[in-house]
Amino acid sequence: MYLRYLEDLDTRGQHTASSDELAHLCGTTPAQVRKDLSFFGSFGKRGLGYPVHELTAHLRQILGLEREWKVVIIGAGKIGAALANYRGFKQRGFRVAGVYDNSPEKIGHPWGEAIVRDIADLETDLRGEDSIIAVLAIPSDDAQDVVDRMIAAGVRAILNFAPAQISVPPHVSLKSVNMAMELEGLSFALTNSQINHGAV
Amino acid sequence: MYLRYLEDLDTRGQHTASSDELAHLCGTTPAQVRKDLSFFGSFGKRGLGYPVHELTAHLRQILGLEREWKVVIIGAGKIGAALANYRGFKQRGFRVAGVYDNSPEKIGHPWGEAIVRDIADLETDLRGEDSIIAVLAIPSDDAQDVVDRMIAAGVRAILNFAPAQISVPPHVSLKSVNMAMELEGLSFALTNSQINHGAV
DNA sequence: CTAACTTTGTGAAGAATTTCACAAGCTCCT
DNA sequence: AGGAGCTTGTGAAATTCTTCACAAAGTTAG
Repeated sequence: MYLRYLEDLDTRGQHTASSDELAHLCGTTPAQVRKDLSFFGSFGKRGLGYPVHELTAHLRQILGLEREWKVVIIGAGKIGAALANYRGFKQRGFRVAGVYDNSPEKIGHPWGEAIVRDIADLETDLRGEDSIIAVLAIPSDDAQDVVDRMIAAGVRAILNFAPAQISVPPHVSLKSVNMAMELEGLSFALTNSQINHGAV
Repeated sequence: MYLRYLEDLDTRGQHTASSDELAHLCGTTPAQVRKDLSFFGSFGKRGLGYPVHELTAHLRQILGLEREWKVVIIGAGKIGAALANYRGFKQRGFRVAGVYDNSPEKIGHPWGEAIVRDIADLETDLRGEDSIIAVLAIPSDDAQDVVDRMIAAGVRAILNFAPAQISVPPHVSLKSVNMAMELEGLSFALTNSQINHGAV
């Protein structure tokens, strides 16, 4: 989050930013900002604040964003299409390197700028690659199966959009985005705020 | 998360589940499960565990899922399309009640099963409704503007997919899903995987 | 150069969360 | 019916996270 706002400030030509300013932007406290950043090093200058451009570079390095990551999208459906066209990926250095599916109707057909490949090809396609992040956008039923195959093919980072609980071995990183669960969180917040604020 | 697994167990016909079993499913500890659930009440039976079906019902009530929530999708683009067709919503009781956009090229045209409406119509369309959750799937630049208009129209819960920081008054609930940030989290995990392994 | 301001970095205090550990309660078997 | 065996619910301890507060270090103005 700090990186996002620092990049904003950088493109606007601002040279320094205080913990107070960053805290305000990120919705946290100055002390929190200083503690967070100090975990990774001492980047600021007393009396002045943090050097925006340098700190941006530091954070990019800490996050491993100096290299270009390749993203393979698994699942040539609606969600896959939305993701493949998501500008934010390219903007932030994630290159969509391929789209895979297991449906014979889709395999081999053009899809956006790419051609849909067979999931079975993953292993040979990825051999030797080590900057791969897989984005899983397939129905829940197949999710664990496909994950197992991806891991066998060498994938070590997965962003999962299927509303299923996936289990992975410890050397694989998994993040899940579960939209229904997010909505349920809102439902809870709304249900309880109506108690607190009274009916409208 | 407990609800998800309890529903699974329920459909499989399992009558009771111990905190130990739930903890294993959810990737936490038995003590955590008991503390979490005890916050809302005393649902378990000593010596036996938690009654799956009843606890499911309790949690649905706690989360406010007894009523049907209407979801309006703001932004008739790729992400909006993916969300409108996302099966998980309907499966879990969230009904997509309308699609809105501010682009004259899209307003009035059919889009899936619905017809795209003008964001300006939100206020009249939502008058009297109080079970509305808005899903924001528009470019970042317009996001805060549109949010302000939605709030003026009475929306009190927003799920934001735009990679922008949105601010809302305290009586409005906001959840943001930022896909690029998720990928950056994976990048960090992979880069530091010598030190730190595992799912997040 | 000095004095008045800023702002960081960080121990220490304070809060919040998680884990421990065990009495109490329930089931099941004999 | 009674005891053995589980499992919950929960105070207390331990741990983790956040905030406070201030010395140290830098900046700016005159």
